[in-house]
Amino acid sequence: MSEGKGAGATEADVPEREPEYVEFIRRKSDDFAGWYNDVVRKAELADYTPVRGCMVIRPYGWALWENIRDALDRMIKDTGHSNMYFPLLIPESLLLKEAEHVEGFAPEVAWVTHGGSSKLEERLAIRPTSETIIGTLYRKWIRSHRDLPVLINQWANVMRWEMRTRLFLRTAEFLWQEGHTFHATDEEATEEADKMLEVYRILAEEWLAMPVLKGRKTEEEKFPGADYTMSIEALMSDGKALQSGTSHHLGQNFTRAYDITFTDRENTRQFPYGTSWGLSTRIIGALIMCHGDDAGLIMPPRVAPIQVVIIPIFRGDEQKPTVMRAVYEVRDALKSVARVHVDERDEKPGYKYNDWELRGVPLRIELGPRDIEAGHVVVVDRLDREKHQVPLDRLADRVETMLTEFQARLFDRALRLRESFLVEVATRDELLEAFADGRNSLAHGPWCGDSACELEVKEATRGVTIRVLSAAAPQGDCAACGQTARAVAYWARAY
RNA sequence: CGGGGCGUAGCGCAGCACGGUAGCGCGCGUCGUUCGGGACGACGAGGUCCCGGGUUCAAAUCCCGGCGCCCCGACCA
Repeated sequence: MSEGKGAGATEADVPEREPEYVEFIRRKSDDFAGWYNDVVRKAELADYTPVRGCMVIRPYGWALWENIRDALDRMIKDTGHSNMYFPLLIPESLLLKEAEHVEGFAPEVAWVTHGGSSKLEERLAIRPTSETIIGTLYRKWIRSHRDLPVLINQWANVMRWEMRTRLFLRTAEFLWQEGHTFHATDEEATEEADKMLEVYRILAEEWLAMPVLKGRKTEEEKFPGADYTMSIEALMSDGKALQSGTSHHLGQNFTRAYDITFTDRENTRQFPYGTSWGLSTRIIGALIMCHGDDAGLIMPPRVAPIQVVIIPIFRGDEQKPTVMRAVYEVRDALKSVARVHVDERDEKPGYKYNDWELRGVPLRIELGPRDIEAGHVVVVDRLDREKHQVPLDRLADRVETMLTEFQARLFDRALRLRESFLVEVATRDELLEAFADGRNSLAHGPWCGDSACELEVKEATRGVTIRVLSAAAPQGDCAACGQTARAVAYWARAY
């Protein structure tokens, strides 16, 4: 390539090896938030709309969401849950029954106050989550221990009137699934909450190639109305954590509040134990910030809308028919092993290379007269941009293998990145040092379990919180305050 | 809700201190040459200068009042 456009490099510091891509988006290292925005919009995943805090998910972004959704939906069904659908609007009186829940969600509820031109007698909340309406309905349907467990899930949109919104990460309206279950015993509910958190881990790690920390949240960070909350937390490539899925053990809090009871085998009335768990379109934000680089997105093959893009290369109209014939043959040969797309746009190849890199397509196939002559194609890897000449007769096998390996390499890369942020801390100095001068780290160390201590750290570090408690057994004293440790915590700044 | 910034062509911006023909880059359209890492030339289309009021012969520019968006905090999947 000739001069890097927009690279801003001066003669003095021209690197030995110029990047093989051209920059059309802000650099990740210069401006992470700007980079994120550019990627989302220029890769055409989503865009802003005239509606405050609400985004439009464009076809490429939607295809990604569908792949994620389908993978998760399969797992939810395979673990015995059924999908169903509840109303979008929740009467205020229903919402008010669980005190802690109301207090937690009240500030961000949007209300419907009018029907047509007449004012409603009771205003209706646009669901911020559905525990309340589901509780109300299951009160009618749960009678006996024979009705339990109830294992249901809903795919829906919800609305939370957030102060500050960001594409995918925090929008006023977002899409998610919310699972809701009722069980005869505490142990069963515990098992359910654990099981679904594990499903989220599998989705994140095995489908999205995104390593996550799994664990309990602190009292400060738990879901309003839950006995306790667990989450998976992914570390973004700027070192900040992102809560990417949550699973709550609701105890009997909601069943008591909504007066849901069943008669057990001994003919005594009991309150069932509940769980709820959710994963939203936010996970797409996680995927972008976890894997993306200066050239744009990097899609994990298992959920990539397009896994292989074919770029036909020809000079003039006389070469076109031959090349296109070869291109279609390659496409057809790959159909059974990959989601393939042929880029037939009337643009130069270089334009297309950059465009598909921005969109994060794992493998690109370049196919021109020289390749047809030689009986191979050029396969280019999005992660390292290595070009491989692959003979046509081995292409399908090779592509299949490369996609599998790509998925694994992407995970390893993300894991190494996370490890580079990991700091073991035993003392307050070490903890504060890990976040000194706005630095991002993933600090791991003993903690006393005291909310006041967590809040004090948050204050002292301008925003560092405990993301999850790890399963490790605590030893020694709290790294933050020096009291006896009762847990082991991961601290980080979070989105 | 507190602090900061910004609203001018689809996008990014200049113009505004000092009022007087609305500009630049990218993108877009047509044609030609190009085509293996974002090509080039020629011609062209595209504007309630966020909205409302005021001052003035004259407002993108000055004054008053709104609205919207972005960023940083607090809150949150």
